[in-house]
Amino acid sequence: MTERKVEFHNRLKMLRVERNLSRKQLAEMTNIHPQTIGYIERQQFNPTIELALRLSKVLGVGLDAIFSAEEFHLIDNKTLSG
Amino acid sequence: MTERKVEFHNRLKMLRVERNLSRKQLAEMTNIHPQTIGYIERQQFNPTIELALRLSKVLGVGLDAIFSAEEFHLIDNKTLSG
DNA sequence: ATTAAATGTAGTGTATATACTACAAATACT
DNA sequence: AGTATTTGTAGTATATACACTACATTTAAT
Repeated sequence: MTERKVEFHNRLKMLRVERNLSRKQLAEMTNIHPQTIGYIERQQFNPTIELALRLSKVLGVGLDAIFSAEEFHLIDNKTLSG
Repeated sequence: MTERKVEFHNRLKMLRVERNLSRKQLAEMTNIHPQTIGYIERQQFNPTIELALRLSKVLGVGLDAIFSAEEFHLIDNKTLSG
């Protein structure tokens, strides 16, 4: 894969790690190739809605919890009460 | 464009019409080609997250309000109170 | 220290996302 | 009725989404 950068942000890695899933495991659950998941996590990839919906379903969160035009901020008290 | 069908749903047309926008206008606001918007509305297209985020921004709704794995149901009292 | 598991890098191949042009069909406006 | 606006259809061209293979590197477990 040639060098690429995407101009939006995602929380995929955080959501995956929080659920104690390896890429391989998440890949099997979603039928997405593990390398593809890796590219997304490294923000080198602009996935399609369909792929995103598969991730959303398995992770149990909405699309907007995974992808955002704005940068996700670190978790703090405000995050957890908001 | 060869015949294509996508296996998720979107509410783009409804959101656009509700805002009294033509495809051309929405196209200009988002920098998305009007034909591309047409393909999405006709569910013949699986757009990327980046495109989806541009739509989300100008329409003022989250990704999940536009795209869903499940079919969107018609608006009724329940919709409007929920 | 070895091994195993997880992740990163690189490259190939195919399908399709998206822009663009052009024209037809339908709707709305006078 | 005639014109303008909006939508649909069709076809071309380019970039990239995504799968897949293989190997290197890092991290975790014994």
